[in-house]
Amino acid sequence: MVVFAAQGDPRRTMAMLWRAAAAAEVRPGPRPTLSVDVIVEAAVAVADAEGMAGLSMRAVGERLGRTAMALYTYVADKSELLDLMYDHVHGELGVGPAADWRAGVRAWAEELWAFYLRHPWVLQVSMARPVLGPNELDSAERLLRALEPAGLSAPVLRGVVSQLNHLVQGAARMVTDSRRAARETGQSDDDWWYARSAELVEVAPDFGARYPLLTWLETNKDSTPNETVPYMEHEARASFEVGLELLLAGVEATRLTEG
Amino acid sequence: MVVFAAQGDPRRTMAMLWRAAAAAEVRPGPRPTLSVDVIVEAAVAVADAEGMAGLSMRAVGERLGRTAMALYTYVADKSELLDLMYDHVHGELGVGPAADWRAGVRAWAEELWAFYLRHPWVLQVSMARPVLGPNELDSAERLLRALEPAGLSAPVLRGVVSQLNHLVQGAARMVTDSRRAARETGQSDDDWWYARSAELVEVAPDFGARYPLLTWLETNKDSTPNETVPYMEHEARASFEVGLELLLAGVEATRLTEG
DNA sequence: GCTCATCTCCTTATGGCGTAAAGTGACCGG
DNA sequence: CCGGTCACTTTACGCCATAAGGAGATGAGC
Repeated sequence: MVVFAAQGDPRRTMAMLWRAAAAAEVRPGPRPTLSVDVIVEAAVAVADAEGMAGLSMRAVGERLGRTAMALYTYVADKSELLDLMYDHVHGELGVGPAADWRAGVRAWAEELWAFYLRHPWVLQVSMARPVLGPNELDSAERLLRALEPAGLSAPVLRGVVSQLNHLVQGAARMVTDSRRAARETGQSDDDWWYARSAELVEVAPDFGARYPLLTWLETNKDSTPNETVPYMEHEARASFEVGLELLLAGVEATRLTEG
Repeated sequence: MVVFAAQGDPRRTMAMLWRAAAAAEVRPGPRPTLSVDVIVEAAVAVADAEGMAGLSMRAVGERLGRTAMALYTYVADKSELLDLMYDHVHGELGVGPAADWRAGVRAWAEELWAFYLRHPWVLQVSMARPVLGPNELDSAERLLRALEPAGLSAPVLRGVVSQLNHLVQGAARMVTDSRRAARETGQSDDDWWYARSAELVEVAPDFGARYPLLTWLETNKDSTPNETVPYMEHEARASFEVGLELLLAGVEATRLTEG
């Protein structure tokens, strides 16, 4: 369930994203009992609670005591609603300036990580068709501001920004997908892993000989055994932290050879 | 459309993934006219051509001149079919050893990049529930073998492997999502970008003042203007290349401080 | 206080999805 | 030739986005 935003009429959608509180005209016909804002908030609530797959026009309408079709008075279609939802939640982001560029990047990444865990459905909106709303662009500009003191060239800077996004998204997706799978199947992460790996050693008795390095990697874990955090989530968080430091080290090294 | 593999009965599915050409017993009833292999190949063909959203049991059955329900004689459900498809295509991977660990990692990443562009639907199978088939594990072991000479500690190695996967997947997803959006909407990447950005400057006339760094980044492009490659694909490929070098530089730096 | 245009919101309908249930007829050993 | 077994089919269910058309509320002009 990857979903495209930014598919509707660009003029209409962009106007809704960037509108500065449009003046309410008085017009004939019954008074609206809903509003775009109310619908967007209801839709975000549905998506937060039920996931992207549970986000249906029926569900949003039901949460507001209306039918699905009632929403079409306010939004052109589901894709436009998604645009508005996407930019709406990005308004939650806004870390301030930091001591140096490394701290700034770390803070930006940490905030985005928490944001994705709070709104896992955002990870299912494809970045290949960016929404281009004000809140998303504000966040991008903040990252560039944090990175500015590093003094990178434009091509490298573009790569760093992409890398940061892929890093946070990849690791966060691991966590949210894992939670979603656990909820949908009623089988916890650890139960799933236990069942599969038990089957694996049975069906591939030569595992250790065929995969010596995977085996070594798997046995060399320093995590405390009595974790309350599921296996996959722990791994994802670790990969986020290590990956971030690797990237910062890579930027530093590139910075020196560039400058 | 993110889809979970590895949801069925683990015993049954793992046996099918790791089977060593099961002996064909003679049994009463009509002779099977299909086979698991034929079905998997047909399903891969459908997914390659129509994408994950077009992969339906009906479509696979139709390609084989059967109904959707006929497939259920051979596979337990769609999730099991997906497991088999996933591991089947991973059998295409297999880069050999390289001169040094950097070259090995680059070759591994390049091969995976091409693989994802060939089978874009694979990017929609969630990594939070790995299939654990032989071909996928072979590929993971090959990466570890390439990285072995770098002499990394287990935690850092795990981070590097995750980063590499996120890097290739993130950049490749950009390309495949972009192509998919273009096909589904009939609007090319560049057309979409042109329409949206034209609308953006109109609706946000203070863009340059509000987003000075984004503006600077956008105007400092060194790409040749007469590209035959769509904008988004060009960007994605560049981010893949820069990201890979950043990661290698980060590994090198970490390697030195570790060792 | 009427009419009429306009608007919100409703009901209904369409085609696609995975797959459960039940039916049809082919093939085998005896 | 019989009876069990199996491959494959038809039908049916609930859910999705949204097109089409209808009901009733409201405001403007008179």
